[in-house]
Amino acid sequence: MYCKVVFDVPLDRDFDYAVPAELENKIMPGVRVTAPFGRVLTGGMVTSVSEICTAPKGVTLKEIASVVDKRPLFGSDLFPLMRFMKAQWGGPIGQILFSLVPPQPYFKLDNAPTSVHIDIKTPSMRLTPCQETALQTVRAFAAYEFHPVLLNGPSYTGKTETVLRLAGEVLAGYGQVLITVPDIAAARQFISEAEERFGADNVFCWHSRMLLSKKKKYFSAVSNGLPCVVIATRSGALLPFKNLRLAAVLDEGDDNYKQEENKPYYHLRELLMFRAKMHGAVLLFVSATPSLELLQKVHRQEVAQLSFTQAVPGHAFTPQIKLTDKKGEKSRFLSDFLLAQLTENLQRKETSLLILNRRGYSNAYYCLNCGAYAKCKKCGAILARENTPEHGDRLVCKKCGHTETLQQECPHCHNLIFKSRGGGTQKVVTELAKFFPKAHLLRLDSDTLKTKAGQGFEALNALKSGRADIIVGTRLASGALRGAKITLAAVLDAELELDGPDFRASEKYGQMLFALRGHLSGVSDGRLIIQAADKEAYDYEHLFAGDYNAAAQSELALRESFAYPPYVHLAKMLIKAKDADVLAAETARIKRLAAPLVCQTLGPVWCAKKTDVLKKQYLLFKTDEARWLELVAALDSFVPVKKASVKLSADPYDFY
DNA sequence: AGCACGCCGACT
DNA sequence: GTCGGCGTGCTC
Repeated sequence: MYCKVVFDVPLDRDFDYAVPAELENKIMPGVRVTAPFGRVLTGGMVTSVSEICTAPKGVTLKEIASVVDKRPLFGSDLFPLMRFMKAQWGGPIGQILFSLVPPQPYFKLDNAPTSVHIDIKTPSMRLTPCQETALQTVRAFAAYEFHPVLLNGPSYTGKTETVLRLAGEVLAGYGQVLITVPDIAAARQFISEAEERFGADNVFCWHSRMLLSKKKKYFSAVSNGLPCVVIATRSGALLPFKNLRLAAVLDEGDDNYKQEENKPYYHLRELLMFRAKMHGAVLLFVSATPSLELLQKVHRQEVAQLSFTQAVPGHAFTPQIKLTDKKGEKSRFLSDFLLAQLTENLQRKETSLLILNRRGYSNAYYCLNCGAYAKCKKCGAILARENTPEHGDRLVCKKCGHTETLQQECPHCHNLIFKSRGGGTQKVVTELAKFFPKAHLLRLDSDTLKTKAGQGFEALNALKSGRADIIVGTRLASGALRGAKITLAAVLDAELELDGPDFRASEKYGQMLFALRGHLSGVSDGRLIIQAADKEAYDYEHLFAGDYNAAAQSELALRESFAYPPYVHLAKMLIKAKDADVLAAETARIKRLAAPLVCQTLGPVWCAKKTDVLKKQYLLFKTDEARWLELVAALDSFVPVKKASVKLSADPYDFY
């Protein structure tokens, strides 16, 4: 007997092995084995078993050393899922497979508990007609074929309550539920609510940074088909569900749902469309600000839409929205209007949230007179100030690598007064402390959330309890608003990111503004202040009206006219080499390879990084639906020369 | 990814 | 003279 084995290495192929007689009845596709591989004994997974040897001639087969699992850890959808991920986003099958199944041979399944206790506590409240309709419609869909649904409507319309009720029904029927949230902070906020409702034993909180022992426990339970509600971040979509009946994606529009840092790359939305379909599960996308990609699926009737229009009782307020200059008489960061509002809020003992939109532009250079940013003359991106021993003080474009001197003329007022701004929550807090020495100030960003003792967690709690006067956060804070008790929110440097290289910047910015607006509509006298240097950089009209869908439609029209997603697919190839000639040659080869499959090629664009002997640039290909998978396959199988390396991102969210 | 082999620079 | 740098090649 022979079998093919895939190993936990970034190799895009399987290897043939002979199966010793005593292991023949234990070997089957999906079980893990150990086998001599290269010079070591290592863990792999059997992908197929055969009586005839199909190994290429000239190779001497080695034997499987041991079989690790009694039964496959993952269900029968393992290999279809692997192939789907491979086709959609590329990458070596070894890495894809072992992102679905733990590679450590000592990671074995726990036994399934013999009994489960399910006691669901549903809060008694009167449902709105929209909620009633949604419940009935989703139940009806569930009885027929796979039909994904978007639950769409502003904050406080009871979307989440609807999801929790449906989840309760599934759990009561001994089914499995997956509810995904954008990040760990959101998971933490959600978990206690879920535990109270479904019982702590039936709720699993899953994210990538958890203890292996917990991972093992939850992975086993899910694989054993135990009834449960899994509250998870993106990676929860890769769990080995046996009996998935319902999957819900909360805050669908959040860009955390795209994995692009580590392989395998995937987008949760597309992945769950595939998995829920295979399992025949109900799939719900829940958002006040859904992505344009999803809205287009709704438009094409691939996803149904249920609109939530009625606010739950006590939360139907219209917040005031005010656009101000960012230049203040008294402060570098805070307009006089904002300062006055903060003072008022402090007197009322209410909590304010300030959002600093800094996204890698901590050293932007801006006009002291009107607040405009120095921009790259080549590509229009915001320039960063950089002071290095070799080149001295200068401005660098992080998008195209172009450099300029500090002598900049303001594009608006034509003065020569630009000033460096080392923005950041810390500086804002320092500034605030001068004005409000007695106020309780907290920072909420990825830095302060890194350590358990950091004030980030205190800030998260304070958002809910109101036990802080002013919280200064980054974009991350706008995603942790569930249950927040704030009456004033301000965006400090509004349009800063709109000029970046990311064509989705405007969509993301809009989503953040609508999220803030939505949460302020839950309190009386909520106020949203937007400090903008360039009030024309974003169309605020729909925000004032509170109509996200209108904002999305005008954004979609722009995307269509400029031929950007969701109207085309994008493939990014990042090419690295030390030698400029090698880089140019490889770039040209990739261009030639892709040419027959694309409708437009953008770039190559240089990636500027200060301390790098390496040369990096990327190419962007645009193509239509028909040639998309073919293009991914072609770029994925591109083998660079020894001195170069490439990285493919299918439908990328990161641009640099 | 690991791991080994191999060919050049600065040390006992 | 050799220890060790990492470039290159291979894994059934």
